[in-house]
Amino acid sequence: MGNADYEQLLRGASLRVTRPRVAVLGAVTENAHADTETILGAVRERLPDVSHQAVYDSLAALSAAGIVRRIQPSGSVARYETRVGDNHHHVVCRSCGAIADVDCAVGHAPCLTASDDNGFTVDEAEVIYWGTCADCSLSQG
Amino acid sequence: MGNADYEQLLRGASLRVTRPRVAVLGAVTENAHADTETILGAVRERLPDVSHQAVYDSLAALSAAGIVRRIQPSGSVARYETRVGDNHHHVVCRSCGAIADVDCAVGHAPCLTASDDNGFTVDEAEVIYWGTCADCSLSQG
DNA sequence: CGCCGTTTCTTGACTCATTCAAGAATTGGC
DNA sequence: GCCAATTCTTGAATGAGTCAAGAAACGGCG
Repeated sequence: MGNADYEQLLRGASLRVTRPRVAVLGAVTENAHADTETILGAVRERLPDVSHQAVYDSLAALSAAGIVRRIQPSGSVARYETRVGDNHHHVVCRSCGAIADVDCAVGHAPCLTASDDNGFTVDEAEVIYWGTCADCSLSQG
Repeated sequence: MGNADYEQLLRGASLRVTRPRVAVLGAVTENAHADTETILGAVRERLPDVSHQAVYDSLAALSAAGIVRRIQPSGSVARYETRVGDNHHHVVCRSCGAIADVDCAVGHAPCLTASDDNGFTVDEAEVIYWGTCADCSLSQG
């Protein structure tokens, strides 16, 4: 994806096209599941003088617009990805915190259908699988 | 549940029985989904001079032993509950952060079966439903 | 093309849940 | 009861994230 595509995405969401936002979108695209600090570093390769606040603001704006997804497993800082709207889930390593994507094996899982529960109106189901990644499995025997 | 039951639980998990731990276990049992500050308050009704550190330590020990479960939806502080091992899930209100339990409608959902993915060995699936609680639905129209 | 109101960015201070550390007190096996 | 190991108290530190005020950039409009 080039910057033109990112600009398109922003305009399509009625967001102003600013250099920090384009850079953040690029950084998140190229660093799936990266935390804010990593994204900040990647953004500064494109735009050396952005403030961390601009990155936080951009991530919040992009999240609110549904262009990026914010994920935050227990015990982890916030992480972001651009793969949205395809109902995929995540596996998280208990040992090192690594995250990988998992496509939902079943097209639509019965358990995940939006419904009313306890008076709540549910609009999204988020699934996190907890386990151990290959590297940690090996190093721990 | 009385303190004797809590002590039993602790001994059963090979944990030392200390007054802070018994009080924390009682506080978590009576305050499902409470955050640490609420738990600290509830613990101090039983044991006025506990340090916050003792509560953190106890919660960590109880979590590690599987007696309490720590949950932490994005944007929320850590919360705890004693209902463990029955594969229930949570609905979280996007507006006010309220949490309620949801029993898995389907006995065992196909999508949630532990398996190997991306080299990960999965041992648990955690589901969080996001939506709006009844109160917030009303007050927001 | 240049102006203007609005949104966004910069700078810098601040919050607060959680963690760390050192020494004192408890626990439970003997 | 006594002792070693664990846990608790006290108090300071960490660090992701937020807040606030003023400067700059965006983009619609004439």
